[in-house]
Amino acid sequence: MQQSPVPPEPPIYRRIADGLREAILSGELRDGDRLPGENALMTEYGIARATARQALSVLINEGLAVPRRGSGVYVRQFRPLRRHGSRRLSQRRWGRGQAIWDSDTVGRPYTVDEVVIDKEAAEEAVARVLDSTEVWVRRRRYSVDGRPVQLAVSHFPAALVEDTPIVRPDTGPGGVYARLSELGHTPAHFIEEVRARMPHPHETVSLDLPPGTPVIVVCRTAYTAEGRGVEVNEMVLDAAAYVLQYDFDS
Amino acid sequence: MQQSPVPPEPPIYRRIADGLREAILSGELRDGDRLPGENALMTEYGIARATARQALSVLINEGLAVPRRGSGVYVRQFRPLRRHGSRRLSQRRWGRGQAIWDSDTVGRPYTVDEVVIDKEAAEEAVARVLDSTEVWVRRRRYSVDGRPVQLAVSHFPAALVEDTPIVRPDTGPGGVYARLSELGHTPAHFIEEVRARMPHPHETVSLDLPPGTPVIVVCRTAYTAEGRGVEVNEMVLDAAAYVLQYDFDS
DNA sequence: AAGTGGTCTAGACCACCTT
DNA sequence: AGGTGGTCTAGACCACTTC
Repeated sequence: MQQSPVPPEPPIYRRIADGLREAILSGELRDGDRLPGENALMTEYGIARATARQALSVLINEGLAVPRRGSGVYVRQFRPLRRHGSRRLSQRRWGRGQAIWDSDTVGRPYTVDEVVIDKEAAEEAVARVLDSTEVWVRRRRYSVDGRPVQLAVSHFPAALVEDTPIVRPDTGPGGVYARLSELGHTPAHFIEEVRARMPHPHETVSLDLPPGTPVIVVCRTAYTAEGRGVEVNEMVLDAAAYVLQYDFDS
Repeated sequence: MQQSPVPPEPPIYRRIADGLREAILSGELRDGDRLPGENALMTEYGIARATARQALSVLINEGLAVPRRGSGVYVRQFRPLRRHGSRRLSQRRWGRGQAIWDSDTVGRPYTVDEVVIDKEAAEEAVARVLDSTEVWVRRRRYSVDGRPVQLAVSHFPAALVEDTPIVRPDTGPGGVYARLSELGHTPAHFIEEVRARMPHPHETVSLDLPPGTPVIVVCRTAYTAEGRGVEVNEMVLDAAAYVLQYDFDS
């Protein structure tokens, strides 16, 4: 027999979290607003400290709130940058205001640091695509408004870029794609693979991610018109800092 | 004066979590393997139960482990489906094996359920793009191998689709795009906006997401050749179930 | 100095799964 | 029946922020 489903009461910490989430999503609590703290929840609901913490940890792990030591727990905002994938493809603008989601202006100035360049043995998948067991690797970090937003690791076939500006910190005007062009290997086709996951510890540190923030991982492979793979670039983005946009025709 | 940075010992629960994560990422612990449970950690490290739980909760919130009541905590696997964005654009295949990341075969059979169709007032951004304050909305859920992987909500300008198969559960062969074509509004241009975040509670339930799993949100807008917006489709994907792929030329 | 979140202990009762 | 994770209490000490 199917038992008449008696809806079990959610545990206290969950009901509290639900209430606070509702307040956040409905806009009752806004951007930098302060949530009731542990002590407030303890007295208001007559619960132990650990239970109040558990309720707040739900919202923190959902990325809706950020704890600040010695101060309180605050509502987190979402105001992303816009990253264009296949933009050049469609210079025309379709429709009126085609973007659905809010985002900050494109083309904000960014800075690059933590540049590290190495010659390494290629991972299997990279070796396959670049048709080279040895690769030069460029690692760097991008920041906008002093806030780190992206880690990037580019791989090039070693034989292709040896003794070129591509293996030096400053790649010159136009960047690595301009240099590849001068070498007779103009990137013509791109594949971007996109996934999302929770960050690894070094990413949490390097991107200064609060708990509950996923990362978007974009793996971009560049091919010449002849179909030769010339770059594999893996980017790790703060998911709270980005909206990706891809434009294409049917 | 800058104090010589004495690296503070991480708390116990963090060191334990780090060790387990290392074992998982290095492959020492594999797909469905069982992690040491709360009792095991308590005796091994001589800690209280809450501390052992805290260590495990780190991995669970990172999406690396899944708890099973009455059984144990297990390593979680990542074996995604591949979703193609601008595939048709480039029928040609560049290079040898162009995919970097592992993924299951494309074109796996899927099922659709929880279909709900409604006429609603459009949200502001949707109304702007579709140039209509009233919209017909198709909600549904996609599953692969009986596992829910995607929620989708499509919006159409009300006047455009009134009394057509688009507002009925079965849209017929070719789906809504074929029907739009027959109405003289063939989708020709697409914009996809992609972001990632932690799931809302109803998404957690509907997609049966374990803790620590982000969702990928894809908002796809379809335009006719004349630049008229004819569909806004917001998809919420289990991030552990998908890799998105976009192909394009420079 | 007072308040806040961060870590940790030592218990308790419960629901669930495995054996 | 015994082990597992899920929830909760009632304390404790600490580091940090704000006043």
